[in-house]
Amino acid sequence: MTLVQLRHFISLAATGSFTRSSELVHLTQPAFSRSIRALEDELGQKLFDRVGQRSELTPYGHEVLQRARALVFDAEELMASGRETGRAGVIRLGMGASPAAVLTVPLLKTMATRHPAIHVEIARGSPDRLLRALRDRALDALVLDPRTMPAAPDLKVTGLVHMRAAFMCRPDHPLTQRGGALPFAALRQYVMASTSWSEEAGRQLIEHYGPTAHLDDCITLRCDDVQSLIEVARDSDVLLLAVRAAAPDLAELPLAPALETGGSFGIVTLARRSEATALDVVRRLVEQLLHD
Amino acid sequence: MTLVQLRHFISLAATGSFTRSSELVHLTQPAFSRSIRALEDELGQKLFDRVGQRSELTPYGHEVLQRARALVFDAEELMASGRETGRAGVIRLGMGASPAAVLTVPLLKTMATRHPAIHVEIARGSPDRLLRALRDRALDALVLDPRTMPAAPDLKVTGLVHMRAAFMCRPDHPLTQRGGALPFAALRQYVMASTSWSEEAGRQLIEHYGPTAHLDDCITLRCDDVQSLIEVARDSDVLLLAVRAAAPDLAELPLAPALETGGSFGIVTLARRSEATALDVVRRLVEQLLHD
DNA sequence: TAAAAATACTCCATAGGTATTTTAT
DNA sequence: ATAAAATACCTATGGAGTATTTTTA
Repeated sequence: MTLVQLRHFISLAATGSFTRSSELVHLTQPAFSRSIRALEDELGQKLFDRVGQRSELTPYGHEVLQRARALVFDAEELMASGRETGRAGVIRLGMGASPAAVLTVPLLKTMATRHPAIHVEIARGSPDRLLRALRDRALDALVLDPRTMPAAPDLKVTGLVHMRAAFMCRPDHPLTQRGGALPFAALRQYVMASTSWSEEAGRQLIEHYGPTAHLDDCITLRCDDVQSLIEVARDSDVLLLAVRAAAPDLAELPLAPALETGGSFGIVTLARRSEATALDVVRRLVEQLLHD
Repeated sequence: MTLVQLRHFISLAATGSFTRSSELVHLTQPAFSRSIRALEDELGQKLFDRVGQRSELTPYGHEVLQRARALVFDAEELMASGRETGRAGVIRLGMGASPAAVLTVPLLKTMATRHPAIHVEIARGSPDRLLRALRDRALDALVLDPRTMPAAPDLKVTGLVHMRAAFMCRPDHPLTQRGGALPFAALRQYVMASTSWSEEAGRQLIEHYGPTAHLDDCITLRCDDVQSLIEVARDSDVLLLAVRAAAPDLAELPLAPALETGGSFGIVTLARRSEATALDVVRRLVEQLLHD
């Protein structure tokens, strides 16, 4: 049984004429006849009653017609799936804490409106957990700071975007009352919170503000979920070190010298593995959203 | 795209090895390789990442796998449908009034328990309405008295069974008080009810009981639904002329001379048309039920 | 270097075409 | 008598085999 035979069968059921259908499927009448015959032989049942001029479905043929229609329809849908690639399918994204804070909501919104045919799944977690999921093919791509994970030859990073970080606090925080830039020491009087931060960024901090700025010492509250930290900062005197765009509601603390570190976010996929077809769309979207 | 290619694809997705799968589907490795390649070419997307030893599904390949599995499963179910013919499918039966009264309930019960895979639809109606439905292919077969319909060359009658008819009344009817056989005139004092009766049966009545036994004159209540007539007879003095087995609760009136007419029921199908595959089962069942 | 997959080629089975017969109206 | 489907026979394309090369772990 072949899909071609089923298409012939469906056509004959529609026209009731071997000759007419043979033309419709661009075959000679004998070839068409044999195609139908072959299907009937394989099924072991007559599909049509050859009653002179017209050929009519047998009751069994009627049953087969239902299934054949469904089968051919599904097959054609499958063949079409190759062409409409990127505008449909599933994309399973893993997100680091900072990108998740900035991206999750606008990404989901945009995908829902502009690409409703693409199913999006977003998983959060620590870089190593996400990485394991990526290698197990449980995720198609990650959005995170590549510096927070060990470099590996089986990974590929694309669409790198830099985002400025800042120390932030609630708008009516005591530190905001002082005019002008603050020394780093002024900040150290308060409890500091942050997500995991790359070693490279940590080194920059020490270069700028001296050994007392070592992250492990400064950061009292460490949590992978930026949203939670933001809430804490909003309701207390806690200072938050994070990507500026992640918490637009908080006030930014001006430092002297200015903080020059930041988050570097990219899309991480497995090298030498094909990309999820919908990933192009997501990549463009991520670059656009992170630039804004 | 062919079903064979999809089967190859499914196998490769399972084993991850061209060589191993080529053996499983009884093909040489190059032939198998080409089959996969052809599918990838037609879909316009890679399905596997050839990563050295192992071949792994691309994200797109993963999507295709779901659909391919469903497709091949459906196709195999369709191919199997030819073999399990008679034990599955749909049978749409039309029934005359008398056969319906005797058959409907036991037929449905037996089909439900012994052939749960066969969908049964039963339609009642007058012979000419059923006949029209049969010719329109809205029904697969009729069970009725062939004498109630005009003989036609496009019809075929099989499984003819004769069922004795009788005049019946409620058990405590005045007529049952008299001992012994009754003359036909005794019956004529009461209102008589019946379904449509064949002309042949009517002639027999006149032969036995004289011109006063003409059906059109005797039968005051005529209705296609025997069940309704039985209820009427049960609650009144009305006499019912019907197949004896249709109303076992009613008392039979002994006549002198004895009533020798009856119903002759057969399965009517279109000649030169294939039968519904499940009709064999139904035919055997009908013969058995009508004999009991 | 050893395995697995891809290429290159050859061949044949089968789907399709042409000519004709059979069947049914 | 005519139109339609089946049959007989022939052809050719595409799928399958063998031998070999390329790739990668």
